[in-house]
Amino acid sequence: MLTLRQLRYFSALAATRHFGRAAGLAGISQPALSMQLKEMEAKLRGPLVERTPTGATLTELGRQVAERSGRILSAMRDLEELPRAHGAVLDGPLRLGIIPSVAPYLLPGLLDRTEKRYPALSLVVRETVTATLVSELADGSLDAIVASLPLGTGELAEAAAFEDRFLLAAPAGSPHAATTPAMAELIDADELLLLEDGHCLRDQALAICRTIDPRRLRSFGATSLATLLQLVAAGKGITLAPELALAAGAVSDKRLRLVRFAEPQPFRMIGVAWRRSSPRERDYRALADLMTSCRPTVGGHDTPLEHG
Amino acid sequence: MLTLRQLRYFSALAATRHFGRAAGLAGISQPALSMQLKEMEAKLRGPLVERTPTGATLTELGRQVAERSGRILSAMRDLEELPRAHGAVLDGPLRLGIIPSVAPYLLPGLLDRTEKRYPALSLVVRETVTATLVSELADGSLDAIVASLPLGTGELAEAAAFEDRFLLAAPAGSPHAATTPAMAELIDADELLLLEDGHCLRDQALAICRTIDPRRLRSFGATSLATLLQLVAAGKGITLAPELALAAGAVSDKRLRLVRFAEPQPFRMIGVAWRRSSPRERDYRALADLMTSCRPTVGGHDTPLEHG
DNA sequence: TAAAAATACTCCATAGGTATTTTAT
DNA sequence: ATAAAATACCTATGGAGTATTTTTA
Repeated sequence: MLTLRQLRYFSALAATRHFGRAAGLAGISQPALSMQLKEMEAKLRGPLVERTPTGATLTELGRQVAERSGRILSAMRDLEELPRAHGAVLDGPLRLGIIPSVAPYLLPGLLDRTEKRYPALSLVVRETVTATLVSELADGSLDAIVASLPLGTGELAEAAAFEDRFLLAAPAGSPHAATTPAMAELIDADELLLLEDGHCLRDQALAICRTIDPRRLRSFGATSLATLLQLVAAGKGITLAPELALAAGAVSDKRLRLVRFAEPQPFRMIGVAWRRSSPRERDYRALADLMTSCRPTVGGHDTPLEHG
Repeated sequence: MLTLRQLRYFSALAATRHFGRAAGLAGISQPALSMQLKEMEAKLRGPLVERTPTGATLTELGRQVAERSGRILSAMRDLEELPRAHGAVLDGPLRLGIIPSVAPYLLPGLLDRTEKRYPALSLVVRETVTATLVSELADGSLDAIVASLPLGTGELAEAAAFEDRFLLAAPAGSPHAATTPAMAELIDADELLLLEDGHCLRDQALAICRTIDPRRLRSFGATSLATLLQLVAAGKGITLAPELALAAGAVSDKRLRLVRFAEPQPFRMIGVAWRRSSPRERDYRALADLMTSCRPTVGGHDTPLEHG
């Protein structure tokens, strides 16, 4: 049978694509790694890597084996973490990933509360787009992630924390600023400003503006919501912004108008996701609860909201 | 780190609840197993079994570890099966589980077709209720199962094969036999006959008869659909029967009337499910396709259907 | 007192290390 | 000519077996 040792070495090789460096990463000598890989290839009846003079590249079989190896090793680490589940809630280190359109607005409040209520918790936070977070979660580099749900992969367990409504952000002078409630059908492809590709916010905005042909969009893609709102304030276009970002008080620009949509207001569901094999479900649910209670809000949920 | 060897031995112990027999199952001596278990308990910082003079019983931690161990070992076996995925479709041994309300009606046709189209396939079939099938699938005793979807567990991947509509089966003389289309609201708790607990058909029938209080049901629970229909024919009550079972021609009893419901007709989705980690997705989807094409049907789907 | 599990002790298979050769550009 | 990976060979760790002791109902 294949051994865990072989999986670990191969994971290192898949990461480095170099026998020598992989051996170093695994803490063994290069020949030892070569031998184990050779056995693995014999058992799997096919080459996992193509040997080149500069290192190695994965074969198709190799890619599949690498993916599965990662999952199995994660499940193994999760199994070893089981004793922790019998201890206190939110105790010890927890590596949390957060999407960029949530992190800056949610994190301050979240850190405040965790420090107060769970002083034993030591959060390590990483911020990137959903796709990266999901793969880092799968390979065990992260314990949990905060993102827009559902993630579409049945591999992960999820706990919803709160609905984050979208508002239309338009320059004070524009016709959009005067139309209440906002209407998605009135938005034109050439005035809509969006985050760059890969940000879920971009896809969500496009889903709301069903009438817009994505190919007709202006090529500009901002890297942060703050940038996007600055551009809107400067009269360069309009955008859909989540309430979460607006409530943080970051926006007090007189040149900006925020208009609610009619009920049912479009929203995204923000929550926590984790590997099903992780034994810390209790922790992640506690985290989601904490997020529910510390979400910054703009007045009442139904209050018409206008600046200036 | 925990080793696969330890997981295997512990799985054997969890299955047998006896050190000696577990050792036999694992093909090693009893002391060898004791030693490995001891190390495991040290690494997991807690006892996995309670030692009794007659053997061993799992602790709570032990149960959780056993479940995870099973999954990891399954994933490992699936990884080793990867080379097969690069071979022909539906080739080699395949252990298939089927629910009792489908097996007798679908299997004959399915076996015919697989023998013709995939002669290299060697099917081993097992018939039980969904819950058992799902756990046997999880621990690797089965490769795939045929059941009513969705299964509610995100752990499994699924492929739908066909809709199986429900019809009302009533004795020829009863008022129900004369009411077309059938109406779920007219069904009384004390006349409804159902399969015993554990059969998904029972739950599905109850879901359709929303107005019925399950506590008011007659305590009788049949073990097979054939029995149930015999009872109905004998005037002992009525039931909801899936079209699949009726189309097989098993029912030609003059005393039985089958009445369709109004559109949208209630139905259950029959399909195939498998461990996401299994590399034979192609096979399972081919199987689902085959099922779609070999489902026995009663005339046209919309034909009002009446016997006698 | 009997059945079950733990301990003691020995052996060997296998993974790992170092030194060296082969390979490919 | 050089960097990378494979091979050769030796060593040692740890898992397994047999024999025996301890435990508890």
